[in-house]
Amino acid sequence: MSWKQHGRGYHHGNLREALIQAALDLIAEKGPTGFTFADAARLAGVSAAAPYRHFRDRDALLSDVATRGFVLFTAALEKAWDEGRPDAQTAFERLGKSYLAFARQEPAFYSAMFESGLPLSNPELRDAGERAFAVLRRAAETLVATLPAKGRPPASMVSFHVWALSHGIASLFARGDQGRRALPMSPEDLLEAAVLVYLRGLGMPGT
Amino acid sequence: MSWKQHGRGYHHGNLREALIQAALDLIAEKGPTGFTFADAARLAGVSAAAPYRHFRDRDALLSDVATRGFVLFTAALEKAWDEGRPDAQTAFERLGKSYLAFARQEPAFYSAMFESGLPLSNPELRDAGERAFAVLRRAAETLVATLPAKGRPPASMVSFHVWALSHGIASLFARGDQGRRALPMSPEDLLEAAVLVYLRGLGMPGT
DNA sequence: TGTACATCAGTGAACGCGCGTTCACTGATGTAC
DNA sequence: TGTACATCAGTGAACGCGCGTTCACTGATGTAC
Repeated sequence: MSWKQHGRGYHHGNLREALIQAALDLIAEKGPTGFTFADAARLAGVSAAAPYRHFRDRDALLSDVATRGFVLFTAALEKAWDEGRPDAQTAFERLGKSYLAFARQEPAFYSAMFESGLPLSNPELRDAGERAFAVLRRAAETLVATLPAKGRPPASMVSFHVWALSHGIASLFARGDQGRRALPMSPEDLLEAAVLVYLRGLGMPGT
Repeated sequence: MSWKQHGRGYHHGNLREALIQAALDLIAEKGPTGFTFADAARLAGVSAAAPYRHFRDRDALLSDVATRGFVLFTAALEKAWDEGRPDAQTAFERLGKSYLAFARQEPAFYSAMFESGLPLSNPELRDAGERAFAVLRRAAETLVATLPAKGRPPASMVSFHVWALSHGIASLFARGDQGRRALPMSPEDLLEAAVLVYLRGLGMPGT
């Protein structure tokens, strides 16, 4: 079957992928609402009608991008969490850093995932998003379990807090585009400090 | 001078305001990137050329909306903070609630302010944004000053943390539109709990 | 108080443009025999 | 191995549409005298 793509005659060979890549480039440049179907076709070097062979419409393409983004995001978070090794707290810090790293390194995916205004009616997309959150959720559960049993906070609350904090820092300060605010320290350090204070507030030993 | 607007003959009487209101309605409906100049004119009941008497272009209108939003936001935050009465911590909690309340009650303003992708090159807009943040910043200073002098965290860091947390919760869970996530508790309660944990982590007495 | 005139804030027609979408088509590829 | 044929994945022309923007215009309002 081999990976053609050499020459590019009448048939593109891998247009679906090329359109997704084009969408990412355009989102990075103009934001998730600023890209058009025709734009993506142009960037992929193909006529304006060609994308219809692969996507029902613009939203279908955008949804696909967002879904893939969540899949990659999930993988990155899983890897960072590494099943809580060597200990829950260290792994948790790493998870937070990984969240920000993704937002910085993949601003186009991040925008498509969180700022595209896509309706959550697409179940595939919603599931992908929930799987990403589930990583954070499981990490919070493991972390909370290291606390003394009495007065232990609900893991779901902890995961929402950390998610909100990460997302807030990512979207205010760590986005790749020009909309971000100035900050007297790195977003990573800001998040790390916040999580440390927060964990101490939870009564986490050793913070 | 009186507040005409009765009858509405050839002259609208208050088109500038009407356009801003129209923009808000459209942003609430379609998001900050989904509204057009022509749309706003239509909603204000005026020809497509009329807005040009009042705004250079679409971005000028959007900037004006965002700037006004920040002014209102600043006022709301000032009022909630109430110069730290009766005590810093109570006032601080109120400030957080007020942040979320604004995001919920004025989703159109909030979007224009934080999600419109407006370049921060407009100095009037940037100043307005900074004035809003300054309220949070001053509150954090007052709050931090109630902590024991040694190991006192920098107020700027605290204000960034709380801002990020508030913004994260607002944009993930408390937005007025359909993009928000489901949550097993109210956004206000979620934020209150987070701030409490955070303050305890800072060593805040009485938390 | 009336009138002439300047100015302001609209109109509506027109234009170019790019997008989304459809359509009949055609070149390339895979496969049955 | 060759050939006929089905299918796939593109083309390019065409259409309607709405937006942004300009333009000469005109109705309404304010003001000087």
